[in-house]
Amino acid sequence: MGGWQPVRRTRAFEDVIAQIERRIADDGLTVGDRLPGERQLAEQLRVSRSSVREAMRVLETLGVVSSQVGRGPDAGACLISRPADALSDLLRLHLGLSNLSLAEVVDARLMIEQWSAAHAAAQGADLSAMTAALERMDASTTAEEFVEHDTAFHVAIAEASGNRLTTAMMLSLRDSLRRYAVGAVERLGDTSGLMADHHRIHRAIVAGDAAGAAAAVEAHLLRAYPGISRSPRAEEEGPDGQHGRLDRVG
Amino acid sequence: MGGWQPVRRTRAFEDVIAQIERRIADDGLTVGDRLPGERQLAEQLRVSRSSVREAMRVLETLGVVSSQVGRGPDAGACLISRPADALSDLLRLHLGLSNLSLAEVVDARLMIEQWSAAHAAAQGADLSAMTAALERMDASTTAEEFVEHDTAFHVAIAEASGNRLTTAMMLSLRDSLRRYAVGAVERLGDTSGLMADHHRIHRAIVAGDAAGAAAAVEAHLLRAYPGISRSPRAEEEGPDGQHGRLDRVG
DNA sequence: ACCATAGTATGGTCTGACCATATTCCCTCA
DNA sequence: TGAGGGAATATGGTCAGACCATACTATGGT
Repeated sequence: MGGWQPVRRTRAFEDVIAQIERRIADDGLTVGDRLPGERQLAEQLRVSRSSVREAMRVLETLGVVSSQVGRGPDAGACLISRPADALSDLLRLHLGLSNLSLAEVVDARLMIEQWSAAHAAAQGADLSAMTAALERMDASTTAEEFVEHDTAFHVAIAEASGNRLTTAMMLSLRDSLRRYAVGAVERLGDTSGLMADHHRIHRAIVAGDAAGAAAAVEAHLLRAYPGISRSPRAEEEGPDGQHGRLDRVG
Repeated sequence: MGGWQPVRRTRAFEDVIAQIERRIADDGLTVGDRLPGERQLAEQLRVSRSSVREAMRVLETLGVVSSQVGRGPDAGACLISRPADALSDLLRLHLGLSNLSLAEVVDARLMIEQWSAAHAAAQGADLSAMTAALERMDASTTAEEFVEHDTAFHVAIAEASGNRLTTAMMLSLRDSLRRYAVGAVERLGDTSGLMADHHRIHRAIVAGDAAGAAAAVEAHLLRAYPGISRSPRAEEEGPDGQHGRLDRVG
């Protein structure tokens, strides 16, 4: 007698999520639309308010709903779309669990940033945000301040690529690496090398030189995180394809 | 009278998460370790069990804890690390909200897959999983079956890159695109072109040809998703850097 | 017309109970 | 002595009901 299937009870809050997701798909709900109140939802779905609340916590964690207390048109649960927040939490926790190494995160950042810079160069996007961030970086006095505008510069590159998914990934990767970035800047002491990299990246993007932008990004990250692997696409630099690991992280 | 700060009460479940995260960092908790029971945790943290449960739902959503009912050494909450599951939920929901386009997801997949293939080629990883998936694809009879082994092939490429973060991204991207992949295979009817691409990718990786592997991946995705943008790194193909969009998605 | 107050709907929190599940313990019986 | 089977128990899952803080809304008095 085959055909057995694991019991796999679906929990109440999972049903709630599934039904909300189904209404998003069927009714075409989108960002800005509001969900019924927790009590009303509980009654309609025949579950307890606790289960509705657990579903809300999940959806909030995934960056698709936001809840406001009080009363009025702005109160209650509202559909949003903030994938970067969820990604940041994800990376932070898995880094803390030591199940992702800093080298893997930096490698991923290099991948995304090269791709973004190349795309931004190839399609001539709006570069005012990048330029403004460059100027603010020059005027910075502390490492924290520098890193803040440095982040803005690199995020501007990601946004210039026109892809919201890779931009969200970039945002959350930067967020996870912020503490290391500050340490790296303080360790270097002098930011002139980093700024030279930035201007080289900026020039390449302005000139529409995709390959040059990618190369500049790689040189920049290599300076900020010495010991990290190179992109194997740059095969002219040699056959050494060893997957490098950070030798200094603090 | 300045110095006011927004009230921003932190909710109870957020405190619970913060304290669990702090214990992960301080006590060096890692995958496989167990958390106290919900009742015990509630008592220790002086919050209600509901708040502890909401925190658990969040951590479960982020792929860092897993709960088992019953009694014994396997019961209770256990630390895990499954970022891919969380990423899949994230992509699925944000795609449903129409706040991410299919083109953005496919672009991101092209980025990760080119990077993975290039890395895999450059560092000569274990290729048995890729080879096995290729053989199974050849033996497939239905589109679903083909896509299943096709996924295994592409995930094997990601794993061969040696980066768990990009592998998790690849897994979740494939998961989100599964329905479209099946449709694309059925639309094409003939899978010989796709298989030729696969063998070309495989040959390039085996030969350690990073640039060739990246080019083969791009050609493959271009065939599977016609109308998607090319990588601007391939500048020898022409100055057209237009960010292409899918013209057929069903 | 304006402002203060009561009303009310919202999410946030807590308590306590009960259920289903799965292990552990221990007693009974062969 | 061993094995089988039920009771005890600890776990997460669910529910009901209450109370609080918040923030808008309606009402009434000035």
